[in-house]
Amino acid sequence: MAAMSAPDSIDLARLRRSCAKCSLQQLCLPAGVSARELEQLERIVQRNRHVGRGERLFWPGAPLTGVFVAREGAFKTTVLDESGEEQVLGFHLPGEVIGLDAMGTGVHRCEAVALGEAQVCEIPFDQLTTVAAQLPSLQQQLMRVIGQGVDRDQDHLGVLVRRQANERVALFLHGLGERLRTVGLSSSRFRLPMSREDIARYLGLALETVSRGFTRLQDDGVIEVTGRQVEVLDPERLTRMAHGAEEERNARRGRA
Amino acid sequence: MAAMSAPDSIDLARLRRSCAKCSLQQLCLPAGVSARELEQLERIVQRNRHVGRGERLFWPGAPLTGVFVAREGAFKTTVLDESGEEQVLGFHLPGEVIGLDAMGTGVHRCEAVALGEAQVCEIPFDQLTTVAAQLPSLQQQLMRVIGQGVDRDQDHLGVLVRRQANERVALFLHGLGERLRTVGLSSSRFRLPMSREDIARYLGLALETVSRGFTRLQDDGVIEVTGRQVEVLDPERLTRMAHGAEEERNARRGRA
DNA sequence: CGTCGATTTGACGCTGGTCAAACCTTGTGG
DNA sequence: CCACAAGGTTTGACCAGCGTCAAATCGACG
Repeated sequence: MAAMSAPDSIDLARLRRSCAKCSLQQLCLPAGVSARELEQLERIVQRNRHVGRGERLFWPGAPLTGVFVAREGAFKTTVLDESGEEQVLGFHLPGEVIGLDAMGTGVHRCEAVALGEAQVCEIPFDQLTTVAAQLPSLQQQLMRVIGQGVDRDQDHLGVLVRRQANERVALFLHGLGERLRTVGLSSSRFRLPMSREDIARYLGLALETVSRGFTRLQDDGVIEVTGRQVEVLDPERLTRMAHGAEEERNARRGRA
Repeated sequence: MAAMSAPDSIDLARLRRSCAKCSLQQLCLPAGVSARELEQLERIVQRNRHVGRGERLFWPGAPLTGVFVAREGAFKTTVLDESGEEQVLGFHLPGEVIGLDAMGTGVHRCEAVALGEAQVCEIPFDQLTTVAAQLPSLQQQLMRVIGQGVDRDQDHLGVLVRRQANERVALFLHGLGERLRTVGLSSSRFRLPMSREDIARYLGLALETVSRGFTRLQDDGVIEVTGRQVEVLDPERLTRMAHGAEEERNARRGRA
């Protein structure tokens, strides 16, 4: 597919583990960037750094050094509100960019924590902008990635404004499944990387309410849950519930 | 209505009404951009287009043609959820950029509506990126503006996760005041550009709950409301309530 | 001055937050 | 390999905050 070009000296071993060979390539920053340009990008990427469970990539007040891409494992980004409660802003799966929250001020306002053992690639931000300024397609891709982040935030908003707790839970599971699929994992059988508490803090609900939501979905035969292991039995119904077709679950009262 | 662009010759009269002379300059895209570079930016800006009450700048599905900056008046951006309910994503005051939601896909996902008579400047997006690629400081400023938009979305999230309805209302009023101040208006005496319903759909509450929140704040002597006219009597108390110091309002129950 | 929409106020019931306790899962050490 | 401990998760009971329906009042604009 991509023609190989051999400009200067290329370390073959390194290339093998490179962005060009990365299974996430089409989801990650390099998507749509030509092979020639990709090489420039590769020079500044620090690949596959290991991150232990609970380890932080950055924290509030830390200066923006670089953007991270989850390579393996999952992350959450959180802020502490003034009463000291943790609020979960988002979850980040492989291929998703983390750290752009500092673009506005140059300083991070949230913290990013690994939910389990994970690996990330890091791209120094100043170098990224420098390189991007010279490579239109990378520039454009950078914009796209930023835009996707905004889209995700807005989806999150959409979930929070939706009042019914069970709808939020259904929407969360559905959305997670969709995202897992794009990473090449099963969307119908997976292990949640985050705790009920994390989910609750993401959905703006009490932990117990999330748990009850899961139980309810199970009782209705839509999913099967054992702790963090989830199996989606009726994907269609889950989709419908996530998209607001509530009357299907039980015709309790009509809605406009 | 749309002025013909004459890129080569520079009209002095036009310059007078230019970004360089604009009172919003320091809040808008040109902030931090040098005079020389500003001139380049000016060539592509279409300034001071009038927008009538209820008129839309763009709508879901419309291709990204340009970014808008509110010059005068206020806007709201909204999406329709699958049950046809309007959800308010944000309000936009003078100096704030509108339309970057389409960066991810090139297509707008929300619509932007003028809340009253308004004026906007428009910058064709492709030309903006072209020019920005050549002007590092503009490039950086663009990033900053985008980042600020993300920050605002996250603040919005912060409001929605906060469960107490009255806290949301207080936070909303406080935040609006702060933003009005940065535009050079009074933060203690203003007229709301949006309806209670818009506020409700922004805060994820019922319209009546918002109204009751206002009434409650008034009964407590924090503000004075008459329709859309608001006067903040006790800014400190409002700030404290917005920041979660709820026990001050009435010591009903202790909170952790 | 009248009409229409926006806002306020009231009454009522359900959803979901809170407190509490039981249960299950995972990891550790014997 | 099993026992124990420590979180994580589920379930139950209770009730208050807020959504819903309804009606009155207010304010803006013709």
